[in-house]
Amino acid sequence: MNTIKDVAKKAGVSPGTVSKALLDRHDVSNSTKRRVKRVAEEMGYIPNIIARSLVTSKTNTIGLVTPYLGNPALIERLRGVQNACLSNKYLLITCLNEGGAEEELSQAEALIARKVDGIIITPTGNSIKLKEFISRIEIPVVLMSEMIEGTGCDFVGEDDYEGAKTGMEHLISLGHRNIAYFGSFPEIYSDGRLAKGYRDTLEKYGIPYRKELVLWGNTDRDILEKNVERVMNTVSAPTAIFAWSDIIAIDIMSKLGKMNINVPEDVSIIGYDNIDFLSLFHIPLTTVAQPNFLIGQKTVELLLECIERDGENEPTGKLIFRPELIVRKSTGPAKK
Amino acid sequence: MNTIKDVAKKAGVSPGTVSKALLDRHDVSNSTKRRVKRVAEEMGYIPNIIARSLVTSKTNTIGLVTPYLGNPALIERLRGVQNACLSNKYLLITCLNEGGAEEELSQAEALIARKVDGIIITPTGNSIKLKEFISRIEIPVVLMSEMIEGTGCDFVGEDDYEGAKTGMEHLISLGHRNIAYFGSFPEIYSDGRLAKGYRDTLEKYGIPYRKELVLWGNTDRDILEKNVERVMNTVSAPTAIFAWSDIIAIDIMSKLGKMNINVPEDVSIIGYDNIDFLSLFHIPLTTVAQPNFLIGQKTVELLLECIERDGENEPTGKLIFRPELIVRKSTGPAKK
DNA sequence: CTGAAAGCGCTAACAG
DNA sequence: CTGTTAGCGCTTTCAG
Repeated sequence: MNTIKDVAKKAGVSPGTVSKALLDRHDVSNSTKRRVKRVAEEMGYIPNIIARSLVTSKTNTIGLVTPYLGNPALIERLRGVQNACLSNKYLLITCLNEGGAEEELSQAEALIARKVDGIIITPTGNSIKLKEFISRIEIPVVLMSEMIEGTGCDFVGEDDYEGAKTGMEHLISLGHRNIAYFGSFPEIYSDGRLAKGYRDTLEKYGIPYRKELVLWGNTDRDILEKNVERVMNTVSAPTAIFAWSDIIAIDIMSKLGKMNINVPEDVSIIGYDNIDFLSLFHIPLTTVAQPNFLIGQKTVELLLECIERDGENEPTGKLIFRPELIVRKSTGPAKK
Repeated sequence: MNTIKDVAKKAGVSPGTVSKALLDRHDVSNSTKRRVKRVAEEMGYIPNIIARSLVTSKTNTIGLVTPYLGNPALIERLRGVQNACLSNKYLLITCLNEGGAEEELSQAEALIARKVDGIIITPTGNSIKLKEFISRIEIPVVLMSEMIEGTGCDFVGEDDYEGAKTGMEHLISLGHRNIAYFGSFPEIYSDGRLAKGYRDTLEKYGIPYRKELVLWGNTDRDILEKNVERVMNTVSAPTAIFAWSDIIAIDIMSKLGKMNINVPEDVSIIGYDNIDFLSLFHIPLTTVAQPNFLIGQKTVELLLECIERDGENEPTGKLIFRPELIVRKSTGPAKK
């Protein structure tokens, strides 16, 4: 592999000059700049950024710790992140994980060891250890879409509490009173917020909260199917279901289909995420949309701001987007 | 940020000893090892891998250059890659791109500048510049799923020609003779191979190839809709459609639905990828499946082998998986 | 404008 | 077993 020395030798100048020439410093004559650049190009020289960053203590790299992308909404977010990195000339190191504090912690640590300039984390786990670790990280950190309270980190995401309210009010306005909630895990921040919004909205409209209508673990299809069976066989079965994600919503619809229960005639379903091609389903899904791409972009922008001002003053920033209801065909008036 | 010197001072030993202790070298007494590790832990010391790799010329990092994940099949592959990296203690740097040789080249370059130990590329572009660049890369490179001929790189992927044949023979066995092909871009390797398989299989069964039945650009929904309209209005309209991806297939189905054309009674449709939840569609999609997760894993394993043997002997490896036909409800006998 | 020298944080080789 | 030294490839003073 060519180093700066090799280029220097071929160009007949010192390594220091090569460095300056390649970085377009103004204290190098144009003629040497041109010569050095030509030689470097010819040799296929690629500067060793690792070595550079050891002296500049800047890697122009940011890290992302995010759960696996089973959910297309996460991909849109990732796209937004990648897009903003690209236009700001930062390299992105994406660490996918299966969720959980332990893996998240070890990935964040690996990133710090590689001296990324900043980190974006979408935490799905919430151990004390992770929380303390995040609080202590010396480089800028922004949490995206999922939150851990009390870390003092910046945050960019959507208002899930509001999202739940929007969706619930849609159902209630259609006359539904028996509404079930299908979540993943209550420990996941957004899921907790959604569930809270679900409950509070019921209360607001004087509808009693029935805990047997709140079901968890629905990212596993087997569990989901059992949950559907169970809930549809309770004394007063729900006439509407609110799902934590479009994927769960679609799974529920499929299961109801097998049970010969019609959507939306018998049961209304509302999802969360607005996954593009679910609008192509035979019963297009009513859902609550977030500006995922934008969230990804804005997260990076906020992070880069923090990096640029280098921890000088640190006014914690929060950027919270408002979800939007998208009514399609999977919700309708409550069955009498 | 703590350095090895700080730890050394606190532990009352030399930096060299700290390094050895933390790396668990056997020429350090157990007592100092314990002490050093305790002190490091207390200080929250995280070794600077950047600095380490400068001397070891090993980063324990591999890079991935892959197009955006609009297609869930790519995500499965990415999961496989990430999974294998994790179990081999390598960090993965994922570079997503919008496709095209230029971006791919610049991302590969960024990775090399960061001294990754090896690179996985799924090239969708194919400029001479990219090809030459890839050929010259001095670190191990494995191409995944998409190929550029003549680079001498290792390859792990699926046999798309065979995949096309399998799908086509299914349609032909159902009596179809007018079969259309809906692709993305012929420059994309897999798409070209699929189209070739489509054509050759027609020939094999003595069915004339009609170029007006081959349509491109279908990753754009508008173009796709126009293509569907056009092809369904030709003199002898197709009774079956082979799509380059499940996403395209589902878009076609949706469009046909709007045109009041029934699947599979009027037109059979077969996709490619086996995206999990399309099996939940009201007309479950017949498709051709690839072992995506496995492809991701195997790609990493092959790459790590190359890295381990450090370019000693380089028998080019190719690992090609056989696609599998999955018959569901979107294909049926040809309409008379 | 150019070159020489120091040093980023770490490991490896070699003394002791 | 431990410490000292050199050096990975680069940038950045600081002389010239």
